[in-house]
Amino acid sequence: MIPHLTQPQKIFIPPPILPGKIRVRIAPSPTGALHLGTARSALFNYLFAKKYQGVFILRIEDTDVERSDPKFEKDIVEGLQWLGLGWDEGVRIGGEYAPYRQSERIYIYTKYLDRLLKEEKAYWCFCTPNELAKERLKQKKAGLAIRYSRKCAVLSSAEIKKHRSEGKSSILRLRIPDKETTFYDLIRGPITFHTNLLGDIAIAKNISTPLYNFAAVIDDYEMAITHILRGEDHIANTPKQIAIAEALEIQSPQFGHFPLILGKDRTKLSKRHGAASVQDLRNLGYLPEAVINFLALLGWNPKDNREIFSLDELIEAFSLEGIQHGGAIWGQEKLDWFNTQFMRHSEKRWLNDRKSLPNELIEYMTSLVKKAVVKEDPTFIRKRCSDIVYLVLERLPLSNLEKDFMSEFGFFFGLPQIKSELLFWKNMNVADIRQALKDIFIILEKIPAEEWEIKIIRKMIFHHAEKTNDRGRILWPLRIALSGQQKSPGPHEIASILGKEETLTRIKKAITVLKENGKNEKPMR
RNA sequence: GGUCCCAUCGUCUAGCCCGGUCUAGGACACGAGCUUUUCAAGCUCGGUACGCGGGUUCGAAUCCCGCUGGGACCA
Repeated sequence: MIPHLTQPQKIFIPPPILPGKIRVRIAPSPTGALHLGTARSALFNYLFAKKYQGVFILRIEDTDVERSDPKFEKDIVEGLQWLGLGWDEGVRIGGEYAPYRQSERIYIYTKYLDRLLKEEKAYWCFCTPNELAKERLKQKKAGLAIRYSRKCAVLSSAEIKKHRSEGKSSILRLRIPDKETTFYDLIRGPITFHTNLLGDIAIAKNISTPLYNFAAVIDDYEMAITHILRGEDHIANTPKQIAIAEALEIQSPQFGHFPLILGKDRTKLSKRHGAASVQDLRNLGYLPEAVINFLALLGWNPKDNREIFSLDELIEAFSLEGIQHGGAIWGQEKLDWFNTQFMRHSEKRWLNDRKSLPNELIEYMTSLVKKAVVKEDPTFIRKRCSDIVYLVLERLPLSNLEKDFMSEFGFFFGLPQIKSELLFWKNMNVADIRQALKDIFIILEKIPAEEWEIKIIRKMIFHHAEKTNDRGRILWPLRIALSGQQKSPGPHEIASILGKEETLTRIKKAITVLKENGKNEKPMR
């Protein structure tokens, strides 16, 4: 074996993660609603922080005055709160390293810029955008990397003085030494690049206006960030940030880049793909738990076959190794599935304590109605009617309910008009129906009011109905008696919501109607 | 154009580091059937994937090389 031909070490062993020492952040720009990519970024950072008892920070990068808007900051803040991803330090709550809004930190950057200038690691560049553009074009044609020519790097102090006195516009550039550097990506392993491809990057517009990469490095340093976990669209920024840190002689945090969320066309998910913000999903009626669960499994997996996770379970199971390398397409079907899973949970939770219907559930139901109306698809509501059953009617703002909803579920609100002929099941006659209703009346009457809950009602009804060969003989007349409609939630579901008294009243009423109309042998269906 | 990243069912993914147990597993979606009090749900069954080409090897989804494809960034 020839020693110097040994393969380079391929396996990268990441430095140990020290519990309690971790500080991570997300740093969104308030230039739009909370994007799903940002939300997932927040999730992963949150999980990582919680897993290792670290600190999760929310910093707002609002230096782009033109496009930043406080209303978007509000949206980001509210979106994260809605998702349940609370931050330990940051905007709105402050912390040891405040302020957390970049626009309020401007005074901090100047001293670093000054230092770089004094140490001659940075220099003023007076090239006009026009000159730069020409330069770029030339490089492009020649098939070269696009980078600055370093024309101004050699300017004498006299020349600089002259340019400045003439009021020539300028920017600040960093001298980047030529070398090969490797950084160890926590998710992908070693990534190597050549700094000479970067050119002397621009770091500030002037002594008090840093550019993105510079401000980010300073902020992360000042805030003692230990790990930067972000989307892979930032991989290309990493060498620049490392170069800046090296010039400043400060230590870079560890980096990890996870894949992007893609649209159907496999490009970065954006507004033109439809719902791309957390707010959109919220408006569409998704539960935050479902969104979290879906986001988590998009690009990460627990290495086993589990699918349903609570936030706490996610923290428990999370690890950087489970993060995918390739981008993942945003497919809403699975989100829908998660949503129904969590709907059930909510229902169950609620069933145990009827008084505490989760607000999200009400929101969900209301939005469902709205959505159905928008889609002009009344059957949409019907499809979800067993979910809707669980509404606590008095808590629903009636004024918000759409007409379609009322026609489908109006019977909850008042005694339904019962058409006698609807009561008939197959070839049953008046006497049969009457008997069936009387029987079920007696059964239900026996349930004590305090035990009037869906599980018990269901059990009683079905137990009785099973005695006949055809459950429909009992269930069908009961359905009609309670709802007056052929298409409705299950009788036990309706009964549980109506309450004992109302349920019995309706059965009695149906018997009356049956008498009056007395039509015989009217088969249905 | 340059640089970097990525590549298993339609989609999200397991497996790859430590080659055989992979006729490639799970989930969503889809199809069929069952059950059924409508819708929904449930249950059962089913189809569909290792991008291509070389190599290494008795043996490759798994290791190596090349190609192709996709993406991100740079303006």
